[in-house]
Amino acid sequence: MTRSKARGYHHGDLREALVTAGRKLVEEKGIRGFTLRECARRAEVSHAAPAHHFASMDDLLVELVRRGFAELTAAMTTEAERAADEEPASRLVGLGVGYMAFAAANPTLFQLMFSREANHIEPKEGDEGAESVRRLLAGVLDDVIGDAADEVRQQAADLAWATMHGFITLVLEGEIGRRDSSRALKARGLAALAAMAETVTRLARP
Amino acid sequence: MTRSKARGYHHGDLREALVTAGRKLVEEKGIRGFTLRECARRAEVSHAAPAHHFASMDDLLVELVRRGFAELTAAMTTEAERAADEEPASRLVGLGVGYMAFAAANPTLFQLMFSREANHIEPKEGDEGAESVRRLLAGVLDDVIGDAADEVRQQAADLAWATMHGFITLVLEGEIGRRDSSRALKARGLAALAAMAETVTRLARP
DNA sequence: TTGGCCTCTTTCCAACGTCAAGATTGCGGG
DNA sequence: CCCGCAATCTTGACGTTGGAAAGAGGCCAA
Repeated sequence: MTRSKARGYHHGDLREALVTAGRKLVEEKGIRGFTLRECARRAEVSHAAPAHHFASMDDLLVELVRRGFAELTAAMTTEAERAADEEPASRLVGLGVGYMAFAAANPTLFQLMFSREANHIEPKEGDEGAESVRRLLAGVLDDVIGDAADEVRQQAADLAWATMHGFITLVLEGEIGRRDSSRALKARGLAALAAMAETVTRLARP
Repeated sequence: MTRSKARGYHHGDLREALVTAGRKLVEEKGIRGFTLRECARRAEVSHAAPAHHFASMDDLLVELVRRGFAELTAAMTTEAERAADEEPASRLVGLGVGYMAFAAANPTLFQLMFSREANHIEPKEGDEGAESVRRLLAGVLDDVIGDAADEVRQQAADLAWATMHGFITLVLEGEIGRRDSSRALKARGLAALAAMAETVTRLARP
C-alpha cells in the first residue's frame, strides 16, 4: 500500500510486504496452499528474495502466527475493557467475544495458530505463543473467583478457554450455525459464553 | 500386514494399503508433510499407482477423514454404552470421554478432521462428516433434557460439543496440561466434562 | 484361447523450497 | 565527494512434489 510501484533494485520494506502478502495468501489458499514463491510474486520480487528476511517458509509462517497471537490478545483486551465498569463476569464474556471476533475475521490464521502440532510448526525460542491469552484469562478469572483454591481456578480457566475455543472452532468448520444468520450466530455464541461465565462463577460457590 | 511381500505386477489390495500408510504418515509427518509419493513408496508401488484408487492426494485425505469420523463415532458410542445403566448425564460424560480418547490416540488426524476449511479439503457429496457426532450428542441430550425447548436443547448441544472439543484441542496443542501427568490430565478432562454435564442439566431447570 | 479391461509402470511436465553465485544498490568513513 | 563494502535482490540450478499421458502386464469372462 505505502510503497510506490517505482522502485529500483531494492524493495525498501520487503519483510513487511511478505508478511502482508502471506497473511492474505493463507486466508485465500488455505494452510496447504500457502507458497513462498507466491508471496514473493505478490511482493513483486524474485522467488529467492524472501530468503534474506526469512530463513525458510516455516519461518514466515511462524511470524504470521506470532503476530496473530498479538492481535488476538489485543482483540480480547479491547472487548474486556469495553465492559470494564461492569461486573467481572461481563469482562470474562468480553474476552470470549474478542477471541471469537478475531477468529471470525481471520479464520485460517486462527486455525494455523492452533494447529502447530499437527502442522509441525516449531516455535522460535522466546516465542510465547498463546501465553498472553492464558495470562489475560487468568487475570479476569482472578476478579471473578480470586478467592477460590488453585485447583478450582485451574478448572475455571480450562472451562472458559475450552468453551470459547471449541465454540468458535466448530463455527469456523461449519459444524455450528451453518444455516444461521450472522445475527443469530452471534446470539448463540453469546449464550454459550454467558452459560460458561455462570458455570465458572458457580464453581467457586457450590 | 496381511499381504505377503511376494507379489506380481498387481498389488492386490493397494487401496487399503494406501489408507494404512497414509494414516501412519499423517501422524508422523504432520498435515503439511503428508505426501502421496511417500504413501506409494510405503505401499511399495510406483508413485503413479495411487491415481487408480484416488483421483488426487486430497481424495485420499478425504477418505482418511471419513474413516476418522466413523472411528470417532464408534469410540463415543462405546464409552457411552459403558455408562448405559447409569443416569443420562453419565452417558453425556461418556461421549466426551470417547471423543477425547480418539483425539488423543489420533491427534493429527483429529486436527485434520476439524480443519477442513483451513486446509481447503472439499468433502465428497454423500459424505456426512461430523453429522454422526451431532446425532449422537443430540440423542443423549434428549435423555438428559428432552423436555426442554428446542432453543435450550440447541444451546445445550453447543455447550457440550464446544467444551469437549475445545478442551481436547487445547490439550493436543499443549496449551492445557503440558506439564501434567497423563493421570492428572485425564482428571482435568473429566472435571471439565462433569462441569459441562452439570451446566447442561441445569439449563433445563432454571 | 482370446479379447478386453483393470492395474501398475515409465516417462514427462510445471511448480515448489532451497542453495549457490553473481549483480546492484545504498551508506558510512575517508 | 567518492569509494569500498555489506546488505539486498536476481539468476540459475537441484531435488522433490502432484499430476497427465502412454505403454506394459495380468486377470477373467466369453
